[in-house]
Amino acid sequence: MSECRSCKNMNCLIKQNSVNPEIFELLENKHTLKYKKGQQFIIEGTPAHGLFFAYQGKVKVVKMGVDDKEQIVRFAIDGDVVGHRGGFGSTSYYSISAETLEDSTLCYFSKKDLKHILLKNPRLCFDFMLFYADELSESETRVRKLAQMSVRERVIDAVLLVDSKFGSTDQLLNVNLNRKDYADYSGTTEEQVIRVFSKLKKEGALNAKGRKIGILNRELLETEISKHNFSLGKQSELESL
Amino acid sequence: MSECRSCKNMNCLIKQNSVNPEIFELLENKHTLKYKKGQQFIIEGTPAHGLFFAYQGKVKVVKMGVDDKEQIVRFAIDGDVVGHRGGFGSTSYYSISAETLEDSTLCYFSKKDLKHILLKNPRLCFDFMLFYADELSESETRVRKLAQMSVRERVIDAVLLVDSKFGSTDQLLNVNLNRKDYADYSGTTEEQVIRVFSKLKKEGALNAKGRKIGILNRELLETEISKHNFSLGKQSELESL
DNA sequence: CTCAAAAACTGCTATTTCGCAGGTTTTATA
DNA sequence: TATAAAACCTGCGAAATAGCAGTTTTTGAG
Repeated sequence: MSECRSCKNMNCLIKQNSVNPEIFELLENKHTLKYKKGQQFIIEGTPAHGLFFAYQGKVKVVKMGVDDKEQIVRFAIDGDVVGHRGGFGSTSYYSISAETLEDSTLCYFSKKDLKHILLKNPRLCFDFMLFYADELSESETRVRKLAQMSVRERVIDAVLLVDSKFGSTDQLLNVNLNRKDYADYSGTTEEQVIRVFSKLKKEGALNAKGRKIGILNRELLETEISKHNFSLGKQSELESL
Repeated sequence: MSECRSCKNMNCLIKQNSVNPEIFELLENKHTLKYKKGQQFIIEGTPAHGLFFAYQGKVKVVKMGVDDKEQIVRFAIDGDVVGHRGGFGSTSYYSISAETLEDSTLCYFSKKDLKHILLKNPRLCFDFMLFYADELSESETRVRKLAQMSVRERVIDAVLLVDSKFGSTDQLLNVNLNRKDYADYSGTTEEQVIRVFSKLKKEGALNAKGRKIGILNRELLETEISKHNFSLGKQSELESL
């Protein structure tokens, strides 16, 4: 079993708060799990016994919709929490499904252990609270964007988000998403994403050969959606207090 | 200055956790503020020094959009927290605006005081965390609904939400909202809301004379959007652990 | 109670978004 | 690297949504 003590992932909330050595005693029951690409490790609606941290890999977090429509609510990479609400509550159910986008390693904490750790570490608990508050803020921004942006704008926004989350190498996004995934994130259909991508290719802003997608002109993309982004009040990072 | 000690609002997170008497010492700096109907008491993008609890009244929480479009992200009544993120962070800005829907009384805590209280009371901090986790879950459900529901469905969903939040008396919703408000919540235009309301009146499901809006056939409304609501995994209340 | 302003309403047209059908390209895997 | 399956693409017509303009009703302040 891998150890938090030797973990180097400073993006992880638990690790960040592990200056206090006694916390390690409480982390003994942690499980480390490996999943193959495309594996669903949380299923919406099933009883929740704990929550996950991404140790290494890429994950999409999804809410089921009608027909075969899904809504991608979030992406997760190293250090991110997945299954947030499931960690707590005596009879709660997962409110989301989660699936790996590539081979990934995840850390699992039971809700019992985690509750114990949090109540013993006010600072850690406080940071968890801030984390959720930040996520909430972001989610509310998404609500506004879905309500007010056009399909083209939402697709552009999605591409920029994916770039800022997963990054790019040699002008290619570091993640394997298909057109349906972009549609499920943007709240539109596969065909619309294809149409927007096609147009952006002609405009020289995007490079898209199958799954290999790259941003060629970031400024053009950013400019087009800039009216929806207000700099004031954007405070997405977790400031240290 | 009113006192938390004598407050009867058991919907308030702070009050719920006030079994511990020492917490009252920390609440001395609380401010109680009265606002008239339609007053904006939080402005998006301005520096945040603290957060509010609704003591008595009704509030709408809004995100600015392009043109004169706004997105109503939430409604708040007695006991609800408003200005969530603003309570913390050294240089943070409010990510939302808030406005009273009727004459209201609000409690204000500075972020400094609140942080102090939370770090001293792990149980309270834990409950705050759960509160945010729940709100996040709900917000993510809204993301899905905005992305997947039709205009008519979203408007119906809004009416049912308003009813469940503010309640009805003599088949009239206990809150004064205009068509633009429903549009700003549903992510559509005033005209569309008017059209949906008109149709629902003809169908005998809704009663709408100006601002006096009432649900006549709740089951019909619920049935129409039922396919978007999954019972499993719905755990909106804050379970006691 | 009066009356001006605000809100609600309706019909019409323009625009956006969607869904299908059928063909082409890419991808994964043996 | 061959090959079947999956994913991608495009055009076209249908449906949903939005916007405008002019009228009627409601609301709230004096």
